[in-house]
Amino acid sequence: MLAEHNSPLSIIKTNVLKSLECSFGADSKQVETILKKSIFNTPDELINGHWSSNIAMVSAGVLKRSPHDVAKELIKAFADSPSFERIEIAGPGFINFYLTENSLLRQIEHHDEYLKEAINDIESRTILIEFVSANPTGPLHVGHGRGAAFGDALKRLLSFVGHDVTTEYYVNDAGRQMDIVTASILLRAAEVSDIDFPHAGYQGEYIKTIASSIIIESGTRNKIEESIKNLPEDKDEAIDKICIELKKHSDIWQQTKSVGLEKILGLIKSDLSEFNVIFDEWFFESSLGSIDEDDSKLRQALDLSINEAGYEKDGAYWLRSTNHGDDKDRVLIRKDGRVTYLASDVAYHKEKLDRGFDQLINIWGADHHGYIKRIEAAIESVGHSKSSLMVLLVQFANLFEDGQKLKMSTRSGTFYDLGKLVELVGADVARFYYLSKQADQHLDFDVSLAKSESKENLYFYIQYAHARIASLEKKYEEANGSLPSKTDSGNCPDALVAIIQVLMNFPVNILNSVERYQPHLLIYYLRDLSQAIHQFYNEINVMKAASNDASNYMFVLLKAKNIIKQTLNLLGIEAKNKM
RNA sequence: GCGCCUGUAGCUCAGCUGGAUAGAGCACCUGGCUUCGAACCAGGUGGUCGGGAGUUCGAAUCUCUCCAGGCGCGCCA
Repeated sequence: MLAEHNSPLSIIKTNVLKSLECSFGADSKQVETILKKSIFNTPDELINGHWSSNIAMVSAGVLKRSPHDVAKELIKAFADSPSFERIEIAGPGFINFYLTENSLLRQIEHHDEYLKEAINDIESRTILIEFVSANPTGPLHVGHGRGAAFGDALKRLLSFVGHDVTTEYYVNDAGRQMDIVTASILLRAAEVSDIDFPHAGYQGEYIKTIASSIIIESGTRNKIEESIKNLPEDKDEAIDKICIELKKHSDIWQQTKSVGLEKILGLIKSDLSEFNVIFDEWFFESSLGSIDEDDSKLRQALDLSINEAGYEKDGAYWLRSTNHGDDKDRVLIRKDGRVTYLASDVAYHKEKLDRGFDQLINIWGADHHGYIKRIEAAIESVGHSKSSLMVLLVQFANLFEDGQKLKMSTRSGTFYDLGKLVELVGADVARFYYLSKQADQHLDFDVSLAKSESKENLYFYIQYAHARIASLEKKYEEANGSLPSKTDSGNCPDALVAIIQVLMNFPVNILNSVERYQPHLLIYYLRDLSQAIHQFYNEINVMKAASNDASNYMFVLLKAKNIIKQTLNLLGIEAKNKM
């Protein structure tokens, strides 16, 4: 009997397929149906085998045979295979494969190709992920952190499986908010008193800092002060009136606006950089141009959109978004001639798709979910398919400290900035907890837990597993001169098998995490892997084992260490060699 | 009222494209360090998977309904 060199999983799949065709005469369509529904996995309990499949139960339905009959026939194909210690039929028709110790170890040598095989089936696409995109009105707050961590992790995951991914930040530099920021800076530059400073203006200290770089002549200062006299009661109307007045001094207005934008984007970029998030592209809303310019992207997109799916009513121009399930139609151009936020988005999404991406992913706060229908309508109205857009929602994160929910209002300033959180717990820990729960569900972020070095801190549990192996690796190399590069025959105790089982689950977990856009699954994978490592470590002393065993143990542990590192990197987190 | 999300152990949560006895951590009880890192491990207590009905060989997972909570429903962004 010849030794087998392929990985056990590929042997299993090959034999089962051959048997389905030869013994049951399954045609290619039937085989395809069966394969689509059947699963080959590593069971949670070793008692159910090292590999297990439901394929007999799935085939039973397709072939009109009983699951047990199918299973019995299928396992005949393995009679000559030396890789298996035994194969059993269990429960309602599971086939459980038990590997020999040698083939168990051999799997780890095949680990990389197993992963490659899994990834190979994915069709590569060009993807644009747009996220954060916070208004450039101040530093990022903790709410933005979750979107940033999520978007960046998705980029890494999608790239890892072979997609061509670009990340982009959409800068709303053309709207009312930017005007208010500009006005706020100008008023601070003119040293308007706190009492007179408008309530709807931006209050933060950073506004004063930026204002200090703006030089204003005394004549201009008087004019600025004029702008805050005789204002309407309503604070929103008041700020709008101030903006209108200030815009009359177009030189200083434009200068202030451009300095303000540059400085605030600087703050945002620095927050992101501290958080290890780097965007490929920064897209400025202003680059879409104005509705008044015939050849602007905004104008062209709106002309097309309104022509295809719009109409005029009450002096305004509307998009017929109800055709795509929206509650009501939406205004694109107001009756006063100004465009709405949606209008910019029509042009922006057209622009993104015109750049040729196969898929757009937008990451939005969950409070924007009502916006999805109209943006889909918008995309269809400019000649693209709404299926090219995928909107992923991120729920708000509540911050807790010592069991108390932290208020996150701008005014209170107690705990608000992302930068402050990163400073407090570190970028890696912050990212870890942001990603620890499904993005579209509420997250309670416990700052004291993240800071603590206690055993309830999952972050440390995982890092500790990595650091322990790193430390062992050093000792092993010192004692033996080199690290093992392959496996040898030897013992394969249960504690080691447990690690191997989790490692063999890696490709499935990666694919699952990518297909569902859920990086958090990887955190729980890492927990399971770390647990197996800690258990092994407590049970078996590698340095005292017989040399062939020690070499095998080290080989498996190094693979585990590598997988932890690789997986943490996919989440944007660095693995530690020392705690 | 309509739409989206959520309800799993005392607490924080995994698991949800149907699969074997529902899993972790914390808390509580018991045990394990003179040698590879005890930020660790082993064992124990603890669950009608919000309630009910349906689909089928099989449901925490799919469907319906009810209950409870969160969010969203602007010519704001």
